[in-house]
Amino acid sequence: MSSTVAKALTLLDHFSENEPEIGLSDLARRSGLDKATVHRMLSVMADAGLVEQRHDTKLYRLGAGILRLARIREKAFPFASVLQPELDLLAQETGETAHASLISGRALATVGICESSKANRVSLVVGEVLPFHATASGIATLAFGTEELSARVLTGPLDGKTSFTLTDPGRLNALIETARRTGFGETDQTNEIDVYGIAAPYFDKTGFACGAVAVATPSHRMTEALRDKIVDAVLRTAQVITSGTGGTQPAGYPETVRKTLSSLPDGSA
Amino acid sequence: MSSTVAKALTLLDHFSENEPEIGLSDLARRSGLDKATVHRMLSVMADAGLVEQRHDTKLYRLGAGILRLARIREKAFPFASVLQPELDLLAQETGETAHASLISGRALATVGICESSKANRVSLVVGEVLPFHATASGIATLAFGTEELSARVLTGPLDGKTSFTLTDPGRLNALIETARRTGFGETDQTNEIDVYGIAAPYFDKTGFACGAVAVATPSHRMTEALRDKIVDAVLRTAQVITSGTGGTQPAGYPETVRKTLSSLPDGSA
DNA sequence: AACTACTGTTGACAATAATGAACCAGAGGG
DNA sequence: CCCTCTGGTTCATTATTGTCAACAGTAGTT
Repeated sequence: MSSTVAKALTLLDHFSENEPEIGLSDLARRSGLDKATVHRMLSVMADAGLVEQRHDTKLYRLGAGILRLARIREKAFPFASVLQPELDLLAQETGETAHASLISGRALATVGICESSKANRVSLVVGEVLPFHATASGIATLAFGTEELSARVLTGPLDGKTSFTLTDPGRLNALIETARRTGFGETDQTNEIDVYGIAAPYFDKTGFACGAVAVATPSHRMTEALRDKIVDAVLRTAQVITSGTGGTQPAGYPETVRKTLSSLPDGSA
Repeated sequence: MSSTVAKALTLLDHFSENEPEIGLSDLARRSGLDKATVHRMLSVMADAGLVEQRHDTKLYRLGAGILRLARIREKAFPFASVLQPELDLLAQETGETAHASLISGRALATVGICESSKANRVSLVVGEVLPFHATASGIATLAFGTEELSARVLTGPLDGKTSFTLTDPGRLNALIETARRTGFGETDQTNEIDVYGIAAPYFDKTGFACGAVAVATPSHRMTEALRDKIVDAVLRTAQVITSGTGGTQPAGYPETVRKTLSSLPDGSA
């Protein structure tokens, strides 16, 4: 059940902004694999350019081949580039940290960030992978993604990231249903303590969500007014991104949102 | 000698700017692997986010995980970002197409391009991999790279890309030696017909070349004067990139270059 | 200097995971 | 209706892989 390529590729996940270079033994320890195994894997990945080894410290880091592949993808399907300006705008408009992500395997990959200019802000590490079930972006994406995706997530393991994380498939599905009605995902401290997230999905050409744009604020700062402002801005940004990347909204999406939105402040139909 | 991960990763090389989406059977044919094998590999790579499958056409393409990894690398070791402005400047200054590459496994990965504004110009495909032995960038990199790198290239296969390609290790080594003296690499139509290349290496922290910046011009347009101008500009750009990316030039590099350069136009010592 | 505790690297054998031919189901085309 | 594509799946065979041990080099300590 554990293919060797899968094991090799999980090695890449141990590299992060905070830890861009890792030694062989260290990497073996974390991945739970044998030193020799990791060594062989890294060698062939270095050969392919996915990683590279500094010849002085012997440490490994992500390689130049990744940049090359990213350029190819970005040239063929521009996303990060068309996304960033909208993200900057969203952050400025709301005064809070904005970020965007895309479905990447069994999780969300953060592909764009613009941090708030406030001193007290939510700070995100570049390239972090976000679990579907514990983030507003994940909920928003699941709500409007393919049936197969949500099924896979709901049947998979639901790690408790904080004490607020929904680890029960039933309750998680209820939250997804809510998002499906309102048009956006909303979570409070389910992934990290004191972080409140509001996210709206954007769509690919087939009308399924391929990711979400979100605004993250310190939980204690969240008010009814700020929430409404963010929901509005996030939904608008998502729509811009959808059309900007050649996606199409599914039938009835904007209408549903509008209706639900207008009912939010006072609860009237 | 053929590890499964290596085979899996070579699948990624079939994606290009011109062909960003590939079907299963097609990919199996090109890679020479079995359909079932390719399918399994793509499945696990999709799971890791390296590739993704469109649910309508079933075609595969490079995934969002690549963008994520690229962001991590770029955040930790900014290269493409610091490189691009210099590249733009170089292209404008010389009036020809400029590009930059980094060592990526057994080849060079193109990580930056700025095309000439002239109608008749050298056009490059994004994300192309450049063979060391057939490009000016490769020669420049080999000349100032680690001994181990040039040894690996010289003992490896030397495919004839054009009729001008040096496929003999001895003659190739002579060309590298020349570059080691002059400080830059120079090739004429060794990789593509009617393309003349001049490249200068930039260095990492340890003083070894980690890539090269190059200017490519239509061969017939090359003159003595243009050549001198390009050599000068390329060398200067490379130095800027070296220092801009935290690299250090090896002892004696600039001096050697200066001396050789001044001897170029008229041949005096 | 010797000892320790690391590191990255290499080799050999047992065990596991990859392989590839055959097969299924569906979509077009003639 | 047949033929030929496509993506996807199954399963016995076999080769690749994981494991473990030993090796070499380095840094810190006694």
